[in-house]
Amino acid sequence: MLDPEGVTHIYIQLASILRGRIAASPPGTPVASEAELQQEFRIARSTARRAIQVLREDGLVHTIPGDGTFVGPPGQPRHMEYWPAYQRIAAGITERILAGSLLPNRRIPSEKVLMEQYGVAKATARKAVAHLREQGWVFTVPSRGTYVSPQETWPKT
Amino acid sequence: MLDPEGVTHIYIQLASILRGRIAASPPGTPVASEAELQQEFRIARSTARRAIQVLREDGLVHTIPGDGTFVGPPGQPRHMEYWPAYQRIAAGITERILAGSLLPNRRIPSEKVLMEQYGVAKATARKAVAHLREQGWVFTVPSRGTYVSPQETWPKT
DNA sequence: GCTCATTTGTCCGTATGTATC
DNA sequence: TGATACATACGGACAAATGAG
Repeated sequence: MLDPEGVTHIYIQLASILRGRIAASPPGTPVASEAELQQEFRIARSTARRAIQVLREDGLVHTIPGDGTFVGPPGQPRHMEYWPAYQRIAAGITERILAGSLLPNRRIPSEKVLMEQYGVAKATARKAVAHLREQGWVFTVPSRGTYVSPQETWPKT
Repeated sequence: MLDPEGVTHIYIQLASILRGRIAASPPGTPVASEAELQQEFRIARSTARRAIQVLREDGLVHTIPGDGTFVGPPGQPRHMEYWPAYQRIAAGITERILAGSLLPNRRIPSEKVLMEQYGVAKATARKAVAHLREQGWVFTVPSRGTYVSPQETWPKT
């Protein structure tokens, strides 16, 4: 627990508490958000920020604006448990491509089908497809559909 | 009051009580005689002697054989000016430290509080703290406060 | 496209410490 | 004695990015 009367600055105390939690977490695990820390330890948000800043400067965590702070250096694959929905969907499709159930120059399931299969909104399905396109797994032909790319353009795995 | 069951030796406890009285007395004022202390605190005369010896070794009092013990260094004419305010304040704080009302690694009153409690200027309060710091009673953490040192670094009493 | 919630980024003002002049 | 500077800490406000519907 924090000791407000103690010799050590609050943000330093908090940083060492978080250090303990981080040590028990695999890379990619989300660290408690600033708002959560604020509530849990009854501190100002600026103090929580300061503590996380210390951890970041120590290279123990990395922060993605608008998303959160995660254990380990940036670029680390986040544990699948914490993937956003659109990434999970994209992963499911790449799996089917690699397994051969989706063939090069053949259509992938339409947005509508993806919505039903995964129970998500259209925007989420669109984002999954956009993600696959950016990585080179698929390409889109206007007015016709989205197709699996030739194997040469697949990202190296 | 004295605590016969306490951790601290009786003569140390008595010395800190006397320190407080001395702090409020001008140099040259007679300290209670050994016999008076013996009666007031229900202790052996040897214990009273021992407490006064501590104060003498601290330079807080001097003893004239056959006459008595007096506040301040020897040669001081009695009933002169009061001690410098900062010394009075410092002595008050060391008393609280020795009495256990101010604990190691806990904050001492801030300058602002000392100003109000003793009715002195900020510079005076600062000087008192600086005095304590030089003697090893306290240490200061920037932007956080001044704290009681661990007992190991206290001046020997 | 829009809306919503969550999260981080940034800035402000206030209070409280000490440090310095 | 007073004024100023600096750092921590708190609290609030608003913007920007992200994910999701």
